[in-house]
Amino acid sequence: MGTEIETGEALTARQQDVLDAVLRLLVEEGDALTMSAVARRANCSKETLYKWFGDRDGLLTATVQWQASKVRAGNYDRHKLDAATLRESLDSFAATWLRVISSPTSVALNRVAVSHAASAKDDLGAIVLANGRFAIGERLKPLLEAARDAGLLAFDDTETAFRTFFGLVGRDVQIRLLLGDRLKLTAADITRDAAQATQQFLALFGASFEAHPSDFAPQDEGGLRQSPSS
Amino acid sequence: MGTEIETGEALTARQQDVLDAVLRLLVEEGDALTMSAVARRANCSKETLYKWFGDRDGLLTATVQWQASKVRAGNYDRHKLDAATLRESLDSFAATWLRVISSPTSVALNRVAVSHAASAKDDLGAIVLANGRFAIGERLKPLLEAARDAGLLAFDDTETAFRTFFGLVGRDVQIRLLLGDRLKLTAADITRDAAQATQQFLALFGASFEAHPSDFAPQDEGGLRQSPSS
DNA sequence: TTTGCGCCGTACCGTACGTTACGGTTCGGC
DNA sequence: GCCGAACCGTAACGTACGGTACGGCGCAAA
Repeated sequence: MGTEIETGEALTARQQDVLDAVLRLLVEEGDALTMSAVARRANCSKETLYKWFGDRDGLLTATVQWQASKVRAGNYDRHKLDAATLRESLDSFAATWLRVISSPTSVALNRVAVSHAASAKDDLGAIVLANGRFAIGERLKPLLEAARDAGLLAFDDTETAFRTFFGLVGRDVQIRLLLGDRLKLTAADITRDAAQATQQFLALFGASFEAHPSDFAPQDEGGLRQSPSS
Repeated sequence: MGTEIETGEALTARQQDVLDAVLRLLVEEGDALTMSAVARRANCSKETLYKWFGDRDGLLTATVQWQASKVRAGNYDRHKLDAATLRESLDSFAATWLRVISSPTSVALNRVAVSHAASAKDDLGAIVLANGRFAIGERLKPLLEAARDAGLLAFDDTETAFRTFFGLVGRDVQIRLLLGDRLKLTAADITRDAAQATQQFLALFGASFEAHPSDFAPQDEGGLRQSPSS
């Protein structure tokens, strides 16, 4: 208690340096991270760590939030929405997301959060979820709904549509990386996979829509709209 | 070294009881599991644990393998393959997989494996991957290829087609559960989601194919076949 | 009945690490 | 130059846990 960093309180540059050191250590050593190692790497004393962040959990929580605050990407809800910009936005979204989840930093942080989710002493898992899966959901949904309003997409439940997109983009990438599979996504892989996921999503939810006319056949009346949850 | 349980060596009933106790403790307490707690729960001595399993990692490895050996489900590569049986098989596959990944046991084991994947001292992650993601891939691929040979599906790369199916089925379920999200899949949810994933997969990869004629419009020449890589 | 083996329960050891305490140093304000 | 605050580096403490040693007990074989 008495942690100085609670919710978005400004971090000094020095504190940010410390958290960056934690991130680097986390990538290198995983959850085996010790307070001594942090102090050594960050050239600070353990006393300072405890004064600033309370305890080990506080340090990890601050680190997760610090990284989350760096990841915020732009929003995609523009007004002039046609088939091309929709595809482009989805594609960009997918590529950004793939880059995030395949980054060593994301893998390390997700591993720590998963580890801590077992014994629910802190809410690292909730923080990671809120800034990852749910954050992109909230940022993508306006785009999906705008596209539906514009007659470009057809679906009943936005959440369900988003989850499908999420699955098409992520597939097995995140679980494989978390479990230590040597899977390296090159920039070309990400570009290709993002385009493919977008393509597939449009094939499933696109409504009378031709973007690259030769790429896929339009699907009349997008018959895949599912009922929300009966 | 000297671990008695290496690769599928027969476990005595007593040893299986011990591993089941480990599983239960893992579900309850996560990776915070101690050897003393295992001994207490299993009514055995720590000395016995070390004699049988070598060390803590050996115990966890044996537990993961023991659970994996219990999960083996039937194969789905039948010969008489028509649209209805294909859909049925995919649907069954999807439902089985959803049941597995949403089970507390799977969540607990995956958490442990993810934790250990950070510091690669053992290969729990590899074992879980081999018995999870890759095992179902190898079991599903024959079905997919048989369906392609029968003209029911159209795709170039089996692996890519499978990964799409994997994504459509799992979506965000596994990562949310691993991160501690309170997400409960009822039997009805699983049935519905599996059917939806199958439906979507067939819409993407089905070739001139009508299963439920009113459910979705056939897609001529399945234009979504992607090139393997570049 | 005796012998020996395997296992239980428990006490014990060594270590690693979270946490605290403290002396020494830098630095801004006066 | 002096003071106090903040901070560094390190030593020290307490604890939790992996791993080991040992006494006792049940049991199968002789």
